[in-house]
Amino acid sequence: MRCQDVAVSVEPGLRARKKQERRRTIEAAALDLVEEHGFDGTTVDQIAAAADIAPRTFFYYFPTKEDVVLADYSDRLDRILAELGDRPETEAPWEALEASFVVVAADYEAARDDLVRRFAIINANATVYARSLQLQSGWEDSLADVLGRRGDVGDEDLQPRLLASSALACMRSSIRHWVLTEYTTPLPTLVRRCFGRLAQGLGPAGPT
Amino acid sequence: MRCQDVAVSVEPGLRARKKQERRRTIEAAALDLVEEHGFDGTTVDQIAAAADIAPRTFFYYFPTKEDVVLADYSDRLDRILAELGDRPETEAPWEALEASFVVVAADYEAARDDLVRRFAIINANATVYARSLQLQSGWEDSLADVLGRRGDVGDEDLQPRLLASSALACMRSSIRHWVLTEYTTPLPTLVRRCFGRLAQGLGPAGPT
DNA sequence: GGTAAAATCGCAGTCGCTGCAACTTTGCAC
DNA sequence: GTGCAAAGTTGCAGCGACTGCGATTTTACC
Repeated sequence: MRCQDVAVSVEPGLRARKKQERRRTIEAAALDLVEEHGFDGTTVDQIAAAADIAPRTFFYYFPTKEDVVLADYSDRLDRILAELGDRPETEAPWEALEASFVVVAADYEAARDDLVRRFAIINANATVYARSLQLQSGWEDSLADVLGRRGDVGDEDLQPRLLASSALACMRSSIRHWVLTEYTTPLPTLVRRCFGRLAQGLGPAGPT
Repeated sequence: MRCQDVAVSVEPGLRARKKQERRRTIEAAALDLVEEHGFDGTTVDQIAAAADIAPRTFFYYFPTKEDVVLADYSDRLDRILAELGDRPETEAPWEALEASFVVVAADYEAARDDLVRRFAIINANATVYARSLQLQSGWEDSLADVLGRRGDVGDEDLQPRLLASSALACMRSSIRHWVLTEYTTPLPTLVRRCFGRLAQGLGPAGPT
């Protein structure tokens, strides 16, 4: 009878759900405020007030003010890693990376409005931008780690690192272009194009 | 008779030289303190005291505490851009990038001790690391800009961006490997290797 | 119903950083 | 050398992010 009483306290537990919920409340409140008054023009106290929590509690949920507008980043990393984990071991590493990132790019395309909103905030403030780069650097670590575990490593560390770093370079360049050109070309297409160029080689034979 | 009186107040002017000097004093003091007590364990007041200036004056020289340990970054960017500017226009962009970065890598190799010292500080503190990534992102902007001005652009922005981003990925991966392997392989060699791999292509034919 | 853990919160304090305004030094023209 | 404007130096007062601590409340589970 346990799994039926309220059909609520099952999977993640009521406690965890409440926490998740509050986290989202804080995030939403922060996003709204920052969008209106800018990142520097918004204080943690204001966010806390808008989210109906004590200022002190904010830091129980987010380590820094920057992190509240980058709350989606950890989910994104999970997504990438999951996708990469699903690729067959036999596949060449760069193929696997491309396939994974193309799928993720489709996600991005689907969540466009939300993303654009966040990009605007990130690009408008230097410290937020810096923090986002730091988080992406963590992605690179994770990617390099996964790639290193596969059979196809070259030098103990150089190759996976280079692959991971290049893949993220593709993703970043694509996203930037995507935003700059007002989404005329679908993001997955751009990602495929970038990965293709690096697959072909950037040597003299390459550029267009 | 002007250019001879003291042979000092000529090129950059006495004023500018004094400023440069003091800047270096502050930097040196900061580096020592941070090395001993850690970045978080060192306050701006302490740095100011060690450099014999008022705390307020510190912020006349450096916008943030992070920047004092990253003071060498702007010189490095200048170096890269100068090197890239010296490459012939006829050269393929990736070739030009490789040649430039190999030269810069030689600089790095020569200044190894100082660099390693800074790397240790940067890697030991999250916010310093974040700031360093942000500065490198500025390098990418500059590089992409220079590449975009050359004749060999593909898409209005995508291609130069991808090239710049990839070049920096090579540099970063090389440096990391260089440090991790205790400098057994010369940095220029590693850089050449990374650039070569991207030139050849990361496709299935590629990886070692 | 009791208990341990998790979550909320207030308080006091540190530190990075800023705007402002005063004061000193320097470079340069006359 | 005198004078003047610009550049550099400093103190002060204040804001806001963030932390450690400890108290209090809420939740999960037996």
